[in-house]
Amino acid sequence: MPIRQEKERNAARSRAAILDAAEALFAARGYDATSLTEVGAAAGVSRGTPGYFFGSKAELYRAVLDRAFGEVREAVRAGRARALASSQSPEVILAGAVSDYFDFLAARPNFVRLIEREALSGNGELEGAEHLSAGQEALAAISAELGLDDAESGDAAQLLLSIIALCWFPLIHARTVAPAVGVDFGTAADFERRKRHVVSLVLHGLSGLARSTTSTLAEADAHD
Amino acid sequence: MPIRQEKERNAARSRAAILDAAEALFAARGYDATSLTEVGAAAGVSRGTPGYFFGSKAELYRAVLDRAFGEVREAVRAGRARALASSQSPEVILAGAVSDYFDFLAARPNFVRLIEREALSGNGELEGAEHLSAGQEALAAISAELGLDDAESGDAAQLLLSIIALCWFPLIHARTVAPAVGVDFGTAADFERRKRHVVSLVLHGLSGLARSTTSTLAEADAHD
DNA sequence: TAGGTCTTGCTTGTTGTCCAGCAAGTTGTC
DNA sequence: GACAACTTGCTGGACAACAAGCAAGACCTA
Repeated sequence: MPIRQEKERNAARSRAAILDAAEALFAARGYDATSLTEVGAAAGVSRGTPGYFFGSKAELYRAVLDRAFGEVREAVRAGRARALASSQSPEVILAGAVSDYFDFLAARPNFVRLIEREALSGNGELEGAEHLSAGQEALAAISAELGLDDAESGDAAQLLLSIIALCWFPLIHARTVAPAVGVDFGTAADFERRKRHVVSLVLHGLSGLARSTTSTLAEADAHD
Repeated sequence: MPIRQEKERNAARSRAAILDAAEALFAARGYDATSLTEVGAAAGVSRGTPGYFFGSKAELYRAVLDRAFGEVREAVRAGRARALASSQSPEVILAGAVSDYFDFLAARPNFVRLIEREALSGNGELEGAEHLSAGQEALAAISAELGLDDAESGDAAQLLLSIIALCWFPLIHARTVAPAVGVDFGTAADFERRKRHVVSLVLHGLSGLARSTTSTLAEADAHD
């Protein structure tokens, strides 16, 4: 009877471990600052294994990005379905969606960091049309929910962009500009307060956007 | 009279050229991805000159950061002085300040990119107390302007953080998430529209923040 | 000519990629 | 069922490319 091996051969497990390690390292340190040696070490495999499975460092990076985007698209789709099935007022639905989006991102800081790095590097790695679908779906959902026609959907796009900006920011700058302007993000309660502020801002902006709608703002404001 | 040299020796000029080139390259590609060879080439000097003037790559980077922060602090100070000297209503002043801030950043995209990279890298390079002063000054200015006491100034900090987030976002994601949600940033007019949206959002948020104030929102909304 | 400015050659270290090889299975054959 | 042939998973050495830092020297100007 053979002694229990410390690590059994398992391609799927190794691939996933490498992908996990690479995602964490790329998000934390950036592409150039992480070596395949580090990725291998973090994944519990050797220096050469990432190359064996993914061909090259660039392809590994691409694989990390693809997986992350897949998860986000999935989440957006689920959130949209939930919103459409709901019978709440647009304000309440929007407040819930923003709140959920905020929480989703807070639980996956790697995703925001990866996109941020991509955006800064400016190589059109993200501009492949496939990656845009999550955003397009979200926009369509918001426009439909708010009952905006095509002419007004530009406003919905602006609002969506603002939502994204507001939700992303604390994840990146919790230790830089947030403390510089006197906002702490030490505890979960700090994030909760920030979330309430974002939801409130968006709802007030919404009321300014569609002035004709009867305001159920007070009700929606109490969400969360 | 000597024949005009193609390039005369001039330490101050070389230093500045290296600083400019390094700022652009660090902002565009990041610290690790830019070599001193590239910096030298972009500055019109040789490979070794950046090292001669700044000692090491790390010190050059620090110098770039210091210069950029100095400029921003200067601008915030000037904007604050202008606001304090004004006799407009708080809403109008805030709208003008947000608009000016938006324009200032749009004219210096390198600054936002550098901070963003710093924030992502997570090394506490920005946490030196000196760099925080611009944010603190801005917060004090806003709190004073809106007549908030200490208990409410937390709300002012939240609002300031939102302003920063909203103004920074288009500069970084004009080619990534903006097109993904259907917002173009091809022309100056696109930026103008975005700016109006941000100002409007902030003002509506302000009205929600201080409900007791008599609303001069319509007036302020017409700003710019 | 003295000293600051700037360049070039060199050293040392790191990184990505290629590749030969080996161990653990898997399949086929008798 | 046993043995050989073959595939797959994974390792670690070799190598070329390139980086930063240093030092020696060239060049310019005062």
